[in-house]
Amino acid sequence: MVGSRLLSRLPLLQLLPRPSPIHQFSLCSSTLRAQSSWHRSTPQRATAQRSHPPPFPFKPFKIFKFKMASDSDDDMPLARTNGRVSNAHISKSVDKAMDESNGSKPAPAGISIRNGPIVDEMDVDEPATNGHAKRKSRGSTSKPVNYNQQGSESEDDDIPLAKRQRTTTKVEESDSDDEPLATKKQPGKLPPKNTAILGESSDDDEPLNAKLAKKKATIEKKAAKEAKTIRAKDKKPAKKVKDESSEEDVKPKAKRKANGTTTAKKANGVKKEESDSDAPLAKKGAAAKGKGKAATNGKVKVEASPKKGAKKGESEEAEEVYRWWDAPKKEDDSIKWETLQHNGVVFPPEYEPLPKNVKLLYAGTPLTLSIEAEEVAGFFGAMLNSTHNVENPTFQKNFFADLKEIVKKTGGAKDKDGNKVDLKDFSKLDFKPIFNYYDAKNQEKKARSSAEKKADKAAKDEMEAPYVHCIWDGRKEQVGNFRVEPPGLFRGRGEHPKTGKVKQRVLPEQITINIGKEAIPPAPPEGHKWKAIQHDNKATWLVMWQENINGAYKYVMLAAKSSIKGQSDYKKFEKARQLKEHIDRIRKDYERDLKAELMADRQRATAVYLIDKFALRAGNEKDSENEAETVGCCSLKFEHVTLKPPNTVVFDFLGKDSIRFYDEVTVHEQVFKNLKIFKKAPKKEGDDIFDRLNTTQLNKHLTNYMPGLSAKVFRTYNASFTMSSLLKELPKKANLSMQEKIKLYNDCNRKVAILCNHKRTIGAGHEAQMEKMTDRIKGLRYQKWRIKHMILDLDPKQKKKKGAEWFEYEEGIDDEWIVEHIAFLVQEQRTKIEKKFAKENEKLVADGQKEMKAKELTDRLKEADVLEKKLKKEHKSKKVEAEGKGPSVEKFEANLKKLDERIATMNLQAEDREGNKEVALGTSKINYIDPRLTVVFSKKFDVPIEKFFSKTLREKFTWAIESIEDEDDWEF
DNA sequence: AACCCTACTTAGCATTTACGAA
DNA sequence: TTCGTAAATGCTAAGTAGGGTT
Repeated sequence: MVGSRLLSRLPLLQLLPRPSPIHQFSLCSSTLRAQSSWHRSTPQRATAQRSHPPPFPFKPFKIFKFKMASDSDDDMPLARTNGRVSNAHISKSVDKAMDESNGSKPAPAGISIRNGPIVDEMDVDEPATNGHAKRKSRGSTSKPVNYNQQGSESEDDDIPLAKRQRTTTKVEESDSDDEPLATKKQPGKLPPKNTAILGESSDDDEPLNAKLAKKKATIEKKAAKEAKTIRAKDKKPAKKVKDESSEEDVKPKAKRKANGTTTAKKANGVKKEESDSDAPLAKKGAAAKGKGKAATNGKVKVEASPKKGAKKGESEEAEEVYRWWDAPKKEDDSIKWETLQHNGVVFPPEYEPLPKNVKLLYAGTPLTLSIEAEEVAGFFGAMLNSTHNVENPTFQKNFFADLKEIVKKTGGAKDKDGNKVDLKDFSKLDFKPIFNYYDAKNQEKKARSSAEKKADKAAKDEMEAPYVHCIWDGRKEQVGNFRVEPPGLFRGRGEHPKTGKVKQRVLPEQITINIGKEAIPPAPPEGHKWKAIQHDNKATWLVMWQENINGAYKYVMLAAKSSIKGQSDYKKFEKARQLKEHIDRIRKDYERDLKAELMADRQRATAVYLIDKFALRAGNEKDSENEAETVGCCSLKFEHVTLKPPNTVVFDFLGKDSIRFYDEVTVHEQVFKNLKIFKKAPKKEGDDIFDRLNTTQLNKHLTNYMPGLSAKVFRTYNASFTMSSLLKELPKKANLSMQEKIKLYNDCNRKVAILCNHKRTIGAGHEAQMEKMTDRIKGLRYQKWRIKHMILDLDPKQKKKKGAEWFEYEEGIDDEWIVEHIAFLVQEQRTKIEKKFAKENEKLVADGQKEMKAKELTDRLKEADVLEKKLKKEHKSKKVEAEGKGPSVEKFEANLKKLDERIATMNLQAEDREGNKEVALGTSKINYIDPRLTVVFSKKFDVPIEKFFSKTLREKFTWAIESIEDEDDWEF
């Protein structure tokens, strides 16, 4: 039993044979990412010839579209019309049946045991597959679909099938047969099972679960209580929401929208409108005089504030900040500005052709390409060290297709004699010369003297100065991303079907400018014109264009520290706080609706439960043909959820950015039962779990409780509320060191990050660094041992007093290690002496004196020999002679104390590092944790805010830092 | 409801800069 | 000072969400 449990915890890959040489995969599970295989493969650089891409994936199979009149069950609407669906109603008998099949008593609900125990119970609903095994189908984008299978599906007349287009992309990995299972299975980052992330001991499963459950329950109860108090205080009785039908009395958004004059048409019409955009231009020029600030040449005059002269603290003093948090609230916040002027965007530099001797090779032949084709080749060549892109077959396929196209369109590829070269085989291309060229260029750039670098930077800053700021309602505000994205290769994440395609250079003709009517619009580059100029003051963007890969919109907006972003940040957190007033009612309702007879209601309730408890994202529909297949709550599929009786649920799917979400949780019994129903046959892999729910419906339901409430608010709410609770719980111990306080805060932060599944790749050197740290700690323990024995040397009676045990080795060190350590110390000493010697000699020479003789060095090195002898002797005899002048037991005890302190801080650091290795704290700090919580903590614990917020973060959160100034009792 | 369009937030990784140990 | 690492910042992809249209 114990054995099998242990076994089940072992990462699968360790049990599998080594991969074939062609695909050597890193076996470090933690570094494996969503994208399978090709990246992180071999340590050698992938030259084009070497990294034979397997034959390209097949064209995706299109799944036939089926049109069905309506749900076979009844006429209830379906949220999702693809795949197999559930019945619209849940009959008593089905409900009952699910009850009966439910085995033993359930564990406490609503908790994650992501790192805890793994119940070795088989799945209820599936053949014995574990998360990894299932990953296979998932990992290769989707289940292996074939026409036969489809055919059999279509025969199943009772099941309504796709009304909406549903396509499945199948990326076959040609050599998949050779590939060991493990390499493909690994979809993303997975926290190691045995790391106690929550800082609690994980060696003892039951109590941990119980503890966590209790904690969570307490937090929730607290939330409910708070909600009640707030409502009582406010005395504005929150509206009762029973179901969708009552929604008429609450019309939050629509109303607000209605009273603003609509410029929506204008915004929508960007495309159609292009033609008339030039005419108004002239008029505007005349109108621009209104605001005196516009300079003649259309540039906004902004003192570039190079802070050369006023280097001191008051350099910023001229820029008085707009303290919007002190200003009265705006009545209509759909109007974002009254006047707006800016200078548009900075375009990336034009392409610089390669020198004549640097060429792309095809089967060894240098190719002459058009400048356009050469540029595209250069995109690839420049990123050769990004193996994770460059070795990805999809990336190669997409890139090669685009390269061939541009080559063909621009006159073909020629050899040195002008003969046409047909590019047939990607693997025959060699980008090495191009790579080397760019690499050398980079080195050169890096090698510039610091003065040179400074000068270059200054020149660049000056060039960009006009774009850094805009004038928003007469105030100077910083612009965020004023640089147009340069052309390159699209780096889609995960198994993005379009990754590697050429991202084209953006032309002014594609760019729309949004600017005040009163302002002079920036002039397009010589010989060009803008796509359009508009004056939509309900939009916050200054410049917009559409990218060619996905047709995605790219916006130039203000920086995070700007008032407008600050305000919306503030609003976001206020909205999350507002949720506190409604959360108990929402929870009560969904608990009730978990048993709803209507499938749609039951699914919705279940989804809200998951979103609330496990911080899942909403899970909008995605276009499976053109995007990586990732999911959120509403888009969870059959294979992403595994059920283990009595009430354990395993989530395993790729979420945003193709980051793996893996969590093993216990849920409310009814939730477990519901999931079972939602997965009931004939549903199978590939089918939606929530087939009668989508995010629109979900959010519409949530809005009933509170205007503006949507699924994502729960993430903010739960993150901030959790942080708040955790910080409150912190021990009120007095004399904590600064380090310890910071650690406490970071621990809370980390829990929130784990809740939100914020991950990062483990740094390459992590393992080595951890080792170094533990070694240093051991070194300190060794020193402790020595000092203790010095005490013994001075006063042998101490042996009785302290007890013999006190004089033994501390944890982690033993004879063997000490021998090593002594060697290390001696070597260290030697190096030190040598270095010092060399340095002194250098100085002597510089002063015109002659060097010391080598003999001097040998003499000095004897010191190290002496040390070695001494330490070895100590180690052998277990006796240490007291060191230092005027040695005393007291002094040594003081030393020990100091060592203990150092050990403690180092331990903290090491723990911190280990805990952080694959959790990214930043994202939650930037986006989810109400900054005011941090400010309050900083004040309460008397730790400067700088310890928590970097400069940019302090600027972004100025509103929080300033507005909490005199409110120590602020609560989320 | 399905679908498309738009605009905004959230996210991880890449690159740059700051910083601390040698 | 120099070097190497870690933190900070920059970049842009990938989400959410809501409105409009059909």
